[in-house]
Amino acid sequence: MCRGVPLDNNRIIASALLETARAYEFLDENPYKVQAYRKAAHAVLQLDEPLSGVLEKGGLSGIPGIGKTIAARIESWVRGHDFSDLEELRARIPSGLDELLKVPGLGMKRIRILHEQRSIGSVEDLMDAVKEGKVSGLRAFPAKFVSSLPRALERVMSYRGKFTIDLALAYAEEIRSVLAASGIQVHLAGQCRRISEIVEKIEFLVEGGEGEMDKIMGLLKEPRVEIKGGAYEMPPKAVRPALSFIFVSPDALAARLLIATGSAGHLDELKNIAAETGVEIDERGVYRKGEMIAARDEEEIYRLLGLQYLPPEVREGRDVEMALARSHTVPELIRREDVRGTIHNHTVFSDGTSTLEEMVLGARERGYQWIGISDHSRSAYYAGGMSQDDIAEQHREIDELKARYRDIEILKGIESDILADGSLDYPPEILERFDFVVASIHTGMDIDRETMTKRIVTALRNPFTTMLAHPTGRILLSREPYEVDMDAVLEEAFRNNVALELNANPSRLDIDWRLIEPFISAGGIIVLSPDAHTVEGLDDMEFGLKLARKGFLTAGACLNSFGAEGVRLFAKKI
DNA sequence: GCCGTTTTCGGCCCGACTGTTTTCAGTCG
Repeated sequence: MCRGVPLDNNRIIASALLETARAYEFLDENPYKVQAYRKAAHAVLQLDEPLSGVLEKGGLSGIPGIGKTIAARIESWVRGHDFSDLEELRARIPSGLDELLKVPGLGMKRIRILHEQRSIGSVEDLMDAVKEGKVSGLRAFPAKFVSSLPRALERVMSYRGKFTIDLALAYAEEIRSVLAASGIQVHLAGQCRRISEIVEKIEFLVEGGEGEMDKIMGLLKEPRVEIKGGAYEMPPKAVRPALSFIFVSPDALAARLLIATGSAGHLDELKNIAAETGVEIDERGVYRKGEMIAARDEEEIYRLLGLQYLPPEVREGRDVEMALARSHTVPELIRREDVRGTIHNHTVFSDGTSTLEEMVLGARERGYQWIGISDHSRSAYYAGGMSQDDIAEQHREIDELKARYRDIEILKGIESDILADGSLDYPPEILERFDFVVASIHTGMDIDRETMTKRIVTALRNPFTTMLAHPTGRILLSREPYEVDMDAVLEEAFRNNVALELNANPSRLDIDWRLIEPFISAGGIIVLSPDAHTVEGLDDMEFGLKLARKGFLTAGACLNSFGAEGVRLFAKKI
């Protein structure tokens, strides 16, 4: 697992701890031991320095959640590069365990039954067994569930080789820095540069000759390379997408970058426009009447075509981007400095792990003028939802903090579950105590489109609803969005002055960026939320911003650019 | 396996939902 490209150390160790937890769970070990490994993984991910550094400074004993046993294991992984204990565990579990766990409805117990009674150890095994009728009749496998399996299995297989943008970008940055340290300059292109929420390939342009490829393979310790369409490609692995390297001369860099970044649709459009203007763009450079034009950068190429510059993240080939570029009306997209505050954050009052004060200080450190606190409501038992007493206590604590920290505003909020009938799970006399109300669905997602649409529309019409969080419930590469008429949701949100969330958690990125531009064009307001459960979680805002830009979000249509008082007024529908 | 301590053991989140369970098992969040 640690061979190949050196991924960020802590990420590798956390993933090894999680793998250990899964293996112990499969092997039916003490569930609290399993939980301990999960907690330790979580603790490692929260560190703000590499484990090697922590070890240097005297060890892991101070980290809550890491005791003697796990500390010793981590030390042998980090210092000794010795993963033999994990490899022994791996040999005792089915090879396809991780993928099987991604199948909705398949938990560890069912997987164990499949393994013990039918020798099923992978998604392929299970597919074959279902087709041959070998799963029907097994204990804990009701007919309806079995009949849903083929589709679910196909979906899981379709996730192979795909990664969310956060992991892809982290990996790309690792590679870039490893290569840069040896004097090899690379430029990120393709899906990563375009900020696709799902990445199948990390593409680099490399300045220099193809002779560098041996050096790159040596540095990345990756022997397998195939040549496809002029690019050197390394196939995907469990921890990263496929990699691609294209070698390019300085003259052709701008044209190559343009070609390697835009979607096929965007490039087709550019070529059509180029043909109209007598310009030719290909891998060698930019030409007019056969004469090469030395385009310094992409801006110059767009200018040559009579277009306004389009930043990489919007080059998707949609009608809207080309119309804006042709008419030179591309708006100023939202930037980090436009974000004055962050809404929808959790604390230890529900399922967050940072205290109220830590979250407030975290927001202040990040330069925010205000922070909204919205812990889970009472029906969210699974997340330690707040009772009425909890709410009163939290409000007292917020008032104390407000008195102590004058340079940041704290907004009192709640993440209130949308119940089956579309009502929020507190009555008006409680909801009115908050500065804002986040409405969201956490249960009962498997209902038909019409019922779900009605349920959400009812919540949007509730006068206390300020924003709808994670509007489609999707978890990228894991859970499909629920069935819902998004046109109706957009329409109703706009009519009731409810902001739609772009959840900035890189596994959600929900609402889909494709819906942002039509929504704000109609006058709707988007809100970017990290949905932070820890102080570090606040940093997910970065991914919200990236995807918001992709959806043509402007500061004016984004609640985060409002001042605290503006947010209060928005919530009061004034 | 970790933690806390009334300190070396006992507790660690748990209710809703689904299916076919006639009293519960498994999954989910």
